[in-house]
Amino acid sequence: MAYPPTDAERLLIQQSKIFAGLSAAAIATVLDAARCYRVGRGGLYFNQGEPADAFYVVLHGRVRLAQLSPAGQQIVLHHFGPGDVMGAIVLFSNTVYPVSAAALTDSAALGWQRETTLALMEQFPRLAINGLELVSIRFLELQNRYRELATERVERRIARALLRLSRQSNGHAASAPPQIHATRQEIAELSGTTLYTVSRICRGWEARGLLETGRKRFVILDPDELTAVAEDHSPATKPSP
Amino acid sequence: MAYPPTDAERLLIQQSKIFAGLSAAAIATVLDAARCYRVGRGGLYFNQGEPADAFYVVLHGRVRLAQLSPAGQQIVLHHFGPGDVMGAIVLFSNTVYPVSAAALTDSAALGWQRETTLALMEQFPRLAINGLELVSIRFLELQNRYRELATERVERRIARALLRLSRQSNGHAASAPPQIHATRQEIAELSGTTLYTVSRICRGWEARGLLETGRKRFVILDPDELTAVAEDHSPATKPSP
DNA sequence: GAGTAACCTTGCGCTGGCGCAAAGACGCCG
DNA sequence: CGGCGTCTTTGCGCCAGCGCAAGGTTACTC
Repeated sequence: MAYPPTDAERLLIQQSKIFAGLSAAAIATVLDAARCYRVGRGGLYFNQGEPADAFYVVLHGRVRLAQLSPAGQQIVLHHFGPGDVMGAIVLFSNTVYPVSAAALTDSAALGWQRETTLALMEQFPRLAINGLELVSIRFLELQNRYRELATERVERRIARALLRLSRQSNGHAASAPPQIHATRQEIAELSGTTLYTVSRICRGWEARGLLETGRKRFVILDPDELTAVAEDHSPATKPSP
Repeated sequence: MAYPPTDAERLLIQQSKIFAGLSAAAIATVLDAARCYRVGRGGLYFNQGEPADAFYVVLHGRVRLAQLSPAGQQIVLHHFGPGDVMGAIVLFSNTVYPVSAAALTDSAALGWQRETTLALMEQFPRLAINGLELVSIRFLELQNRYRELATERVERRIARALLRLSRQSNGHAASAPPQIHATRQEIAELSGTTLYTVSRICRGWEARGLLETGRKRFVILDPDELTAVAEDHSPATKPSP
């Protein structure tokens, strides 16, 4: 499954934020140390509990980062797309992956081994600084989700999860209608609730014309109104339909 | 409030993890670029919403990192003690502090400005790598708390909050009885619940002899039993296969 | 030592959201 | 086309935890 990246793949990845500010020569050196991994839909880059020995930059496809609680409940922590760095955090702090990274679609990623990474960062400090920046951004995202979970009602969390997903799914390409391909269960895991509640609430929104739902499908018809649900901090709730 | 660190302060801080693996000369250079800040009980190192321009390493005292939700609810994200790095995350990702750092006791910390920090990291890559490690550890902690909040019942979360605090308060010095100095409200903010629930549950534990409580005071009498409450994953909702 | 402010406890009613169960709806495959 | 597996909807019961309100305690100040 692992082999040196092709020239096309090297080209594709050079704009990743992790390489910002590095010279072309430096990037070439770093890329030379990488191997390319292809993982089909449903496959794993790494599994919770395995020793953490590498980090990856996604080339294409979507990858879901999830954690299994001791009691067996799954929570989804993040979705990765092209250019995103995954597995970097654990590389510097732990010996075992605390999460699993599963491909949602056929996908490919470049990977670096831990020792290689450390040596490269000593050689190109900029790489470490960029890494710090990326980890920090992820940290703040998580912090916000933590706050949401602690203080916001379910309805709002689901709205945010949908908006986040729609932003991710069509890679910043506007004009396309924001389609989301996910089950109720997946939305529930993303927003910290249950599939029943997701179903009920989305049904309500559908009745109000905010959303169109189907099997494994969500289409946001009125992004503004949904954003209002997600952001508005007034206590009013309307369970009339 | 800001002045160059004294020699005693410089000595005190050299063991901080952020300096691991750096030569004495390198540490001296880094320390030369720092300023020392003293903040009395209740004072702020930085306030949510202010532009983020510096990061700190705590010399002594305790500092609470908290966030105010748009609706005005406060959640406590972290407690810092001597040697801990604070404010580093936002320095690399944002322009505004998303949290406030308030001194719980009289305290002091060394601080570095953003530009200075970046330059030092370019000069001493090890500094960036250490930073990455520290941020990563914080990240995993937060991830765990997120999972707890999403999947665990209140009782368990309170137990964990108390255990965490007791571990922090007596800096790894054993033998001392694990005393915690905090209000019900603070415990509630740490575990994502309300002061009423904290009061009721701790009362229950007191009756069972696990805990001794008082005004702004918690003493863990039976750490093992409390850990059992925090860890035991058998009953309640999901029967594992 | 009396006043006061902050902190803690507890009764009570209420509801958001969970989760089972059962019945649809959709899509796929032979 | 019919059967099957997966996904979705919805009725219903239920309870953990919230939050007010009222009263009790502790510690600090003058």
